[in-house]
Amino acid sequence: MPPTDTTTMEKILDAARKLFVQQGFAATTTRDIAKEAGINLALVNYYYGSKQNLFKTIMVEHMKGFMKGLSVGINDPSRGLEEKFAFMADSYISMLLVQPDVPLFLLRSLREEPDVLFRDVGIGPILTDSLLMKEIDAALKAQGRSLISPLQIFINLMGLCVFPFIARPILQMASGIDDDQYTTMMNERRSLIAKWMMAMITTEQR
Amino acid sequence: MPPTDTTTMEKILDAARKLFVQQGFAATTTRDIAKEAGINLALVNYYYGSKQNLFKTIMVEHMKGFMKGLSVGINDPSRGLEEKFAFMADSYISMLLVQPDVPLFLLRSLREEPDVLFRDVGIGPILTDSLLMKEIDAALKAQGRSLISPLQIFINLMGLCVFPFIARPILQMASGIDDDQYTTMMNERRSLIAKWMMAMITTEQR
DNA sequence: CCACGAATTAATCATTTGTTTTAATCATTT
DNA sequence: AAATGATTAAAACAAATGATTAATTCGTGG
Repeated sequence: MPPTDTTTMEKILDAARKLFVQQGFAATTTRDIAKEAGINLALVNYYYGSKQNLFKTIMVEHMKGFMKGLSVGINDPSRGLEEKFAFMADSYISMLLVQPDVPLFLLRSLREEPDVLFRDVGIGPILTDSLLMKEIDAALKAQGRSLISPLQIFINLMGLCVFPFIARPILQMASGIDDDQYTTMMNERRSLIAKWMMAMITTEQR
Repeated sequence: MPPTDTTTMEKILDAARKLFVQQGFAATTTRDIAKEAGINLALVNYYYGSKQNLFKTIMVEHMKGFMKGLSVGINDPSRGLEEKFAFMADSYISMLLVQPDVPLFLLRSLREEPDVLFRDVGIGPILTDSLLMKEIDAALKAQGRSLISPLQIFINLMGLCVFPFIARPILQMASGIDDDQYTTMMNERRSLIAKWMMAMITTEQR
């Protein structure tokens, strides 16, 4: 890794990303960012105008990354339904093992500034017309379960992937397992989730 | 509802609960709390010592409520496995429809102050020896799936209940459905989740 | 009615924090 | 080398914030 090659703007961005994701907007001061970046305080606003604007930059960056990854997964024509589930679960878990705080950061930020999505990220109802939703719909209909919205199934997929990382502190305490065991469990989920998803879809409705 | 019958301490507590849960610790000022409670600024610290202590009070309160509800659900001997799933899902969804911000508040707070759980809330590995975990374990073994930890299944239950509320902003935007439709979906999940859980447990392992 | 303690208020303090300013330094070009 | 513009540093400012103080009001028992 190049320690000195990074420009000042990048150093600020890296520090801000780390702190904002970890602590949120209000709990992070511009002085924290400057110190973490190892640069002078004035440079934060010199390059990014304001703390608010710097935060928005980080937020949009992460949001776009998420949306991009999502749109790839849900529209991949080379995979069938179960394979899509497996691929998406594996991808998300890989990402979450490295950046476990990002989902909480995004969800928290969206409550504070929901408008950012519309203005700065190109986000519409990309889910509605996706290949994945069509395939889920078809699979449900094949089981005579057309009363269930495909969106319910998609929510389950995301929940099974993301929730264990968001709720890790509580879950780990309530179960009493250590960090290594928890990581092992998360890795097991890579392949389990797709099977669970198929089971939910194909089980009989009583 | 009695508007004036509430004591000053309760007024402060109510205001603090609302604001802390909504915005978090750092984003909430003591002046916000005083204004929301309709009382003088000095009274906040007069009754609760410090902002930090007031926050801890709210946090412990919510955490205890959660743990209490959980321990009831997972140890109910009058219900079988699927009935437990159904009851717990129904309970959580009822609570989440009224207080959708509580989970995010708890999860966020636990990252900031994980010690509070140990010191102020009686929390141990209550899950490990619970009736629910034993029943999940038995059901898995009956399917010859003893490789899967029962904790995985429990995580799924919580995720299916809580995640759609935590991630509501993103999910609603990505799908383009309105508030009423979303609430309708959440109500449908009351009964769906238990069936999904059973499907995940009883499906064949390939 | 008075006295005493609790409750409430307005004012103030000491820090913190976002932001700006002004001057100094560095790098590159002429 | 001089000049020019970009970059960095130190200091300062105004507003916000957690906390405290001192005075005032309120309620209740004697």
